[in-house]
Amino acid sequence: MTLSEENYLKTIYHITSASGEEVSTNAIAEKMETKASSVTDMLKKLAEKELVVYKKYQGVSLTDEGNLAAKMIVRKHRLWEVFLVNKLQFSWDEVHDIAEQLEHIKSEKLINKLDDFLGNPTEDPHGDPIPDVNGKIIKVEKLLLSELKVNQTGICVGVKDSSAEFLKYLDKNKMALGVTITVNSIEDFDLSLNVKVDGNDLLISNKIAGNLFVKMI
Amino acid sequence: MTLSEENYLKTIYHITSASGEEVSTNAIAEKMETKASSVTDMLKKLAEKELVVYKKYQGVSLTDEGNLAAKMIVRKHRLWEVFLVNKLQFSWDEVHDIAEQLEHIKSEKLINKLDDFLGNPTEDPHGDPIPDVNGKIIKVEKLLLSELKVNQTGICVGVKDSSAEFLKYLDKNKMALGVTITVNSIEDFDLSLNVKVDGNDLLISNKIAGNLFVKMI
DNA sequence: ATAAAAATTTAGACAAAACTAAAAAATAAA
DNA sequence: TTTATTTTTTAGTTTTGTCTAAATTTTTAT
Repeated sequence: MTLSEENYLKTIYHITSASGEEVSTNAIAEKMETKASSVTDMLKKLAEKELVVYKKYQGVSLTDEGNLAAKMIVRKHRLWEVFLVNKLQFSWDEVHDIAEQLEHIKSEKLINKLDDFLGNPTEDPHGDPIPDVNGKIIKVEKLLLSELKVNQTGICVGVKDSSAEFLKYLDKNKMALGVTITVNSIEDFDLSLNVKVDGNDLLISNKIAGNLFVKMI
Repeated sequence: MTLSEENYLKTIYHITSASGEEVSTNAIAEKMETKASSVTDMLKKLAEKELVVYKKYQGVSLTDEGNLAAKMIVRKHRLWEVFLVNKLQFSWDEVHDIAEQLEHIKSEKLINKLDDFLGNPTEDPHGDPIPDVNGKIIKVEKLLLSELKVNQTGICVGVKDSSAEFLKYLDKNKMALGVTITVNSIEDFDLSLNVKVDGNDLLISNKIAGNLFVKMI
């Protein structure tokens, strides 16, 4: 499988696992910052290899084989992110681009040894689940901080947006995976939240709250 | 720099650092298992980028910039090999192909953090020197086991041929970096050697001895 | 229901990196 | 020194993945 094919599969996987439906050509083109015509070409190629089900003008979805292949790429990406953060002391906002390269290294043995070396983690530094060697994913019950009601408390278990900008904002405000967040109040006007993060009061926008996953306690 | 460009630079580096002279088109083609015409194309491209000095029909050599670039690739290759062997418990005959992929990952920060994580090693698992962040290489005084005379003793510090076959042969015969080797006798007929390896007698061919580096003590 | 707009595909072109076959230059041999 | 051989380069293709522009299909709006 070529680098380009892997990137397409991964993109289709990420879009479908969010929505569940068929993915449109344009959705793929937008996410990959490429042209729709290029996407069409690649979809034909992937369909030929039976990695996706593709019908002209109807969108695309992954076959079982394509789904597993995509999961293996995601597995590699997330394991390498754990390596970068836990072993090489990168911060969580620096690892995405490097993992984007490392995820294409081809060696079953390497990734399984890396998995063991890291202690078989089930989540990456952003709280996203790491598929195991068979593609199995442990789903953690979680909801968005913006879904909490006043006086409810949760533990931060992940981020929806894992862009460097958002992650740096969180660092700056002492938010990280594992912190305890309580909703003190919600402003009617803009739905901004007054929260307590590990004991300290903080005012955050609804947009911020909509990108933080918490587990209720 | 593309993957292909990096591979050409590395090959030119390896050939020149052995011989010192200009490298011929054919020599590159042979080492890379490609056609001479492909090499010519690439040499023009590398010359255009001032990474090599290339004159038609006259062979090629690296510019200072090309030499440094090549060393950085070698640095990455060897550091990743150390990682694979020391941290992931790969054996020394398994790491070459994986390092061949990892050496192309682009991130200064990654490789320098990896260097620190590994304790700034100066040699890879085969005894080859690892260029530092500036490209500086620590040369170790070493000679081939086949150059030793009867009754001389050395410590094994490297291999010339690092193919999996040779390395497995060494494993099988309990030879590894660090073992002490004494030449008991040399057979006139075929120049095979009767040696003592960490106390045990062993008969090895001249070809084997010609691929083992030792440091005299 | 038909026209307008948006999405998608097709057709044709391009760049990178490889190849084959033929031409040209350099080297070796007679 | 001329011929033969080897090495190297050139010219022309191929494949992969991309692009633009035009054509087609689907969706939306009137």
